[in-house]
Amino acid sequence: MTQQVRTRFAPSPTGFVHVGSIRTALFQWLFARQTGGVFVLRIEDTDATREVEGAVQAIMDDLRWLNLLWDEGPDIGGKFGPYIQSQRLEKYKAAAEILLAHGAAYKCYCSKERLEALRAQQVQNKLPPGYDRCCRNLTPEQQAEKEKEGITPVVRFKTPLQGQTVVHDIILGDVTFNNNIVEDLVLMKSDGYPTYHLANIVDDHDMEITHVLRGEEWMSSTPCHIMLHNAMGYEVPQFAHLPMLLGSDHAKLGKRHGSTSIRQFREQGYLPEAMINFLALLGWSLDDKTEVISREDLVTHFSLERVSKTAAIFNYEKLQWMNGVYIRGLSIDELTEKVFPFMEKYLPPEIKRPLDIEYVRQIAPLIRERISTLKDAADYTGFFFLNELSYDAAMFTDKKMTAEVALTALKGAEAKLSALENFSTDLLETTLRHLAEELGIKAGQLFNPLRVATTARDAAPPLFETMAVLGKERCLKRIRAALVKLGGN
RNA sequence: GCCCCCAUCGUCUAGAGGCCUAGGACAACAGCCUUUCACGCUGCCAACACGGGUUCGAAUCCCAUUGGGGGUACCA
Repeated sequence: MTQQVRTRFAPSPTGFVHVGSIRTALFQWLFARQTGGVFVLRIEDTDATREVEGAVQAIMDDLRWLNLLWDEGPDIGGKFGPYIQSQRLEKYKAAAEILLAHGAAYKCYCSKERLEALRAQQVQNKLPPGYDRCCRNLTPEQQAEKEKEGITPVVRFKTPLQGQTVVHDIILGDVTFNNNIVEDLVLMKSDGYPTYHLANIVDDHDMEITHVLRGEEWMSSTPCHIMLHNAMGYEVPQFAHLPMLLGSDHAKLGKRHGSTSIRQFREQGYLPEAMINFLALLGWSLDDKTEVISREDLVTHFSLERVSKTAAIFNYEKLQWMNGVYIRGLSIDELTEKVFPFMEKYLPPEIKRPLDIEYVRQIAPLIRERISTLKDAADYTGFFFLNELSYDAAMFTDKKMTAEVALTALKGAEAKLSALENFSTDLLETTLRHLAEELGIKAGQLFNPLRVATTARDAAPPLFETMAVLGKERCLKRIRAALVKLGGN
């Protein structure tokens, strides 16, 4: 019987989660779900200096928002807890002791100053930078002496000097490293915390992680991790290194490329479903044509075999398109509910809050196919709420439109519309089309000034539907204001 | 510098020796639809980095080259 797959997402609480990390989490989650396995959330807070207050909560919030739920984790526990590394310090200490006792690790008393000087010298002499293993073979007497000086040592791994280590990577294939290029990495820092290298192998073993999926930036330290597993007598998990996510200039995706934290996308009004779909396609594909794919289909079809080896550039435009696809797939009620908080937040401040949600519901169908993020809704709908529209009278005129024609059109409209009892879309359309005929002008010559008068924009949702939502009173008031603006009294 | 990885349209990718005159999507461009915008639809531009092999046959396999990326911390 093959054992159940167990994957883990192991972020550091150093701020909001990067989309690249989320892509990794997604693949870990998909792989676990696809195989009927377990997805573990573990917090790697072994660097106290980089810790950010509230970050653990933020990580969990974002994962929940994406519906990437974990089966074991800091909040819900599990049989291998605790799931926060700072609460597992004794385990790492014990592991370090074992390695020390077996002669697989040693105490190093070198000061930071010495290490820095050493590195500087190596760089200057164009030598490969790295620790010179100065403390690797200290005698007990020498050690006692250092201890007497009051130096708190770090624990370093006594890396095998000979031989090779082969990483059997599910995505990359077999990758061979010469052991002599692997450094004597620090396992325990002088502050009593383990480094990532130690903590991660101890926990992966304790938590029975079967598959380590992580970004390709970890490839170089993988031989060391394998050696550590071996030194501890642990079974080595399977590795799969995911291709990197890059920015438009082919450098590691960073702030200058645009939004990078998942939270930023959320705040701009991207839907979690769209993010999942988009991220899944960064490094994985179903076939030669599938672009829009549901979470369910992702779970049933995901496989590590179809993960690409090539780094992918994060294409913001495609994400935007895809978000639009998902927005258009929303029902009016769903869209209303989702768009409401964004409108509350981003509509001009002079608009009275709270907004009338029923009014928003009427507006929703008019913007559904015009917005690509929820935040866009606020840009499109201000005129629905404003009491006074402000715009330039020049908007009424262009190459084929004079102020006179605009004036005639609006005067005619004012007369016709004030007689109308019912402001339905259909009635508005027939009435206004007739009016254009009567006035002897083209439909556009009537509709365009009306659009400007009622919305203060030259690009807006369909005119009749817009006017129907605005209602008779608002429309007439705005048309009259436009007449004044045009100097027609 | 050293170690490791990668290499198909601008971008995401399909392609696991003949189905490839290289497919799809985003973007761009040109149209259609249309009261504007958008949606939708149609069309169009556009790639196997380079050089050697292997083979009857190579985008697919091998080797160099070049290019790009990652690592090289008491960070993860």
